[in-house]
Amino acid sequence: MVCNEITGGIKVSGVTDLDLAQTLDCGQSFRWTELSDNSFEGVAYGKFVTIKLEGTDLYIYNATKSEYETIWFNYFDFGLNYGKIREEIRKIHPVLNEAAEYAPGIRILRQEPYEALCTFIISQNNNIKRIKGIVRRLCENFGKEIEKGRYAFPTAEKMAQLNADDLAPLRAGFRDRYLIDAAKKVAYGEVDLEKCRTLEYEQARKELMKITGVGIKVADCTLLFGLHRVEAFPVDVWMKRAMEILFPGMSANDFGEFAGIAQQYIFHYSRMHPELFI
DNA sequence: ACCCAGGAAATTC
DNA sequence: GAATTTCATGGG
Repeated sequence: MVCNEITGGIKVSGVTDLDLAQTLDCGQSFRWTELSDNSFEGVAYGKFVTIKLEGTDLYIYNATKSEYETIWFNYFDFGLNYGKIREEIRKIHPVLNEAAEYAPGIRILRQEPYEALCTFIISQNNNIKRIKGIVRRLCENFGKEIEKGRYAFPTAEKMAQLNADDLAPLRAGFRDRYLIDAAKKVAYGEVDLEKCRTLEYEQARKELMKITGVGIKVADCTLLFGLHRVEAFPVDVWMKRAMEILFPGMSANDFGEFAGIAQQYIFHYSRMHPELFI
C-alpha cells in the first residue's frame, strides 16, 4: 500500500477489501454522508475529508501524507488483512461464508473511543436514520467548528459541563441523561476508555457498564468500533434474529478471535435480507 | 391509532 | 431473580 500526495489531498494505492458504502453505511459509524458520485464526506479525529474509491485507489481529499500515517491508515484498519480473515472465518459456518462474500468490502473502523461510546448510547431503541440526525445535532451544538459548517465530535470535557436539559436541541429523548453521565465519568476519569483496550474482555465490559445507559450491547459496540476489540460480538435485535434463524444453537464464542468482523458481516447481510426473518 | 427502531433502567411478579 | 413496562422521538 503506497500513499502519495496529490493536489488537494492524497492517493492511496493498492487498497483491497474495502467498499466505502459497505463500510461507512453499515451501521458502525454515523458521521459519513454519501455524495452523488459515490464519494463520502465526513469527520474523524477532528479532520474533515472527502474520500473516493476508484478500483484499488483510495483518494482522500483535504488530507496530508502525515495525516494518513497518523490517522487514516489506522482509521480504515489497513494493518489488518481482511481477505485472510475471511478465509479463516468461512470455515466456521456456510451461512457466515455467504454473509462475508456478500459484503467483502466491510472493514471495522477504528473510531474515536468516546465518539463510539456516545453514538451507541444514542443507538439504543433507535433507528440508524434518526441516530445520524441526533449525532449531527450533537456535533453542531457542542463540537468544535473545524471548518465552516464542519464540526468535530464534542469532547467529554465539554459535554461534562452540560446538564441533560442542555441536550434538548438534540431531541435524543430519554438518552440525554445517559450522555451526560458518560461525559462526566469519562472526563473525571471514573471510566478509563484507553484502559479498555488492554483489559481482559469481561473487565473492559464492566468498566464501560459503570455508565448509566451502558449495558452489554452498548459496551460491546464501544469495544468493537471504538477500541478495536475485534473479539467483541454485539447482539442487537437483528443479530438476535440472525442467531435464532441462521445460526441455531451457536453463540458468540463459536465465532473465534475475529467474532466482531463476523458479526458485522452477519449484521449487514441480515439487514439487506429482511425477508429471511418474516 | 399502532408498531418498531443496533437497549437499558425501573418496576412488578 | 426473572419477566414485563417504561423511557422520547420519528417514520412507516
